[in-house]
Amino acid sequence: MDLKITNTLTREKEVFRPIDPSHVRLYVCGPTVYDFAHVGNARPVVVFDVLARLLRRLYPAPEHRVTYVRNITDVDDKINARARANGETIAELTARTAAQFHEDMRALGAEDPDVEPRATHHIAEMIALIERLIAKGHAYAADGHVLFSVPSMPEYGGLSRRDRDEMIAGARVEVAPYKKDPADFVLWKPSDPELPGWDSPWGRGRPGWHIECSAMSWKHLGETFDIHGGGLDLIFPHHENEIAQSRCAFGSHVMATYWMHNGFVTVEGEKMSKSLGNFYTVRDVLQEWPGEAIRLLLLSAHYRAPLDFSKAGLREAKAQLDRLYQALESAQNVSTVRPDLALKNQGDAMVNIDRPQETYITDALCDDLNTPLAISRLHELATRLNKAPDDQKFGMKRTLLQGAELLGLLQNTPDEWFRGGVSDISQIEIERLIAARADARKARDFAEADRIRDTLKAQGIELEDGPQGTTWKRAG
RNA sequence: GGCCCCGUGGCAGAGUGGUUAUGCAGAGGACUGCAAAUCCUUGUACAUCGGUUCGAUUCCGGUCGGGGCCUCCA
Repeated sequence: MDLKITNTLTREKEVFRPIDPSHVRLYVCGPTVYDFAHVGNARPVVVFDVLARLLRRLYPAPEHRVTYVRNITDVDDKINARARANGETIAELTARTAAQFHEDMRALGAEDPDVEPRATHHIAEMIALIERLIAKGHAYAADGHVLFSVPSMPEYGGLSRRDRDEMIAGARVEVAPYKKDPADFVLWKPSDPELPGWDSPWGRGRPGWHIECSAMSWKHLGETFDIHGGGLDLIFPHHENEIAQSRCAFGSHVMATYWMHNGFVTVEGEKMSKSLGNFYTVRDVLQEWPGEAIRLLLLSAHYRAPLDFSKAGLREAKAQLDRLYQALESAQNVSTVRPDLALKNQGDAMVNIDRPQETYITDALCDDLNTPLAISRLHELATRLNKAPDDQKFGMKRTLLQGAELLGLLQNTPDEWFRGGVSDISQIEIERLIAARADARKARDFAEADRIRDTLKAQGIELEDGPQGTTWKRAG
C-alpha cells in the first residue's frame, strides 16, 4: 500500500514518492537544549519516530536505506541567557540538557535518529551557505550582520501562504535599521566577547536561527531530500526561511518534497505556557506514569490535530495498555512463529521463510500516519487474540506485536509491565501470601483468603484467580 | 486585519455519500466461593441553517462556537 502524507506545501494528501527509493531521507527539527523537554516537545519526537519506523518497514534493508536526521540546537540566545542565569557555562548547560533529552525520549520509546547533528559542529557549512547566498545576490552584509534578502526570492512565502505585505503589516518587532527590506532575516550576527562566536568573513559572530537547519540537512541529506518535519509553529518563519536559504543557495526547485507539521499540545484543555503554570515536563510526568502510557497518549490523536494532555488521558492510556498487555499475557506461551515452520526449518532459513506480513496496522499508518486508527486496530487484534482458540493464537499474537512495534508500543513483556519494579524480596513475600491464601481457599476459609487479598491490595498488589492458579500484578 | 485548522454518542477519538469504528466509563449476562481478568449483549452520535442529491454526519455555501500562526515558542 502507498504511503500518503499531508504535505504542508500543497495542503493536500499526496502519495509519497521518494526522490531516490534506495535512500529515503527525513529531517526533523530537534530541540533547543536549555531546559527539560516538555510534553509539547515530545509530540514531534514520538510522531516522527513512528514515521521513521514506518519508512523502515516500507523501505527495508538491504535494498533500501532510510536516514533520519534530527538536530540539536546548541547555539541560541535562550541558551546564553539560561547559562548566565544558572551560573554555568554554555557547554555545561547544553551537554546536560541534551543528555536529559535523550533519557526522556528513550523513556518514551523513541529510537535515536540515525544522525543527530549539532549546530555548533556545522558552523563551517553555515558560513559556506551564507557565502553562496551572498555570491548569488540573495544575501548581503550590513553593519556586522548578514541578512537574507527576501525580495530576491519571488516565491518566498509559499509554504506559509502569506505575501510580503501581510508579513510586514503583521510584524510585531521593530525593523532593524540595517535591513534593506523589513522582511529580511538574519543569517549571521555579531557576537559580544562573552557570547559564543566564531570567526567568519564578516567578523566574529554567531548564526541566525534558520541557517543551521539548512546547513545540517545539506551536510547529512543533500541539497534536496524527501521529508522535513516539525511543529506547526515552525511553518513560519523557521521553515519558510529554511526553504529560502536552501533553495536560493542551491538553485533548487524544492528543499524537501514533503513537509509535515504536527499540531500543538494543550494541557487540561488550556494552552501550555509558563505563565499559566501548566508546563508539564516529560521528566515530571515520568515520575508518575509509564513512558509507554505517555507515548500512547501522544499518539491517540492524529498528529496534525491538537492533542489535549490530561491526567484523564494518561489514565485511559494506561488502562488501554493494561488491556493490550493482558491479552499478550494470556497468550504468553504462544509462539509467534508458525509451529509447522518452526519444526521444519532451522536457523536463518526459518526466519526467511516465515517472514511476517503484517499489514493491518501498516495500512492504517500509511494513511497519513493515522495512529488513532492503528491503535484501535491494536485493540481489535487483542480482542481476537483473547477469543481465539490456542492453536490459532500464534498469528494474531504475531500481528499484534509486529503492528505494535511500528507504533513503538508493547515493547515490554507483560511480566515487566504488570510486575516490573517490585523488588525480589517483595515478590517472594507475595508468592508466600498467595500460597497461604491458596491453602485457606482449599480449606474454604474464604474470610482468611479475602483478608490476604485485601492486605496485598492495600500494598498495591492485585490478585487474579485463574484456571492456572493465582497471578498478581501491581495495581493501577 | 491576513493565513490556517477544528466542532462526532458521558469522555477520548477514527471514518464514511446509503451498511458495527475503537477504547474508557455505564447497564445486563456468562464464568468465579466472592472478586479480578476474559467473553456475550447493550447505548443508535456526528454544532446550526440552507443548497446539491433518490439519499449527507460525510460535498457546497452562510451562521454560531473554539483554536493556532503572523520574526526566533514543538
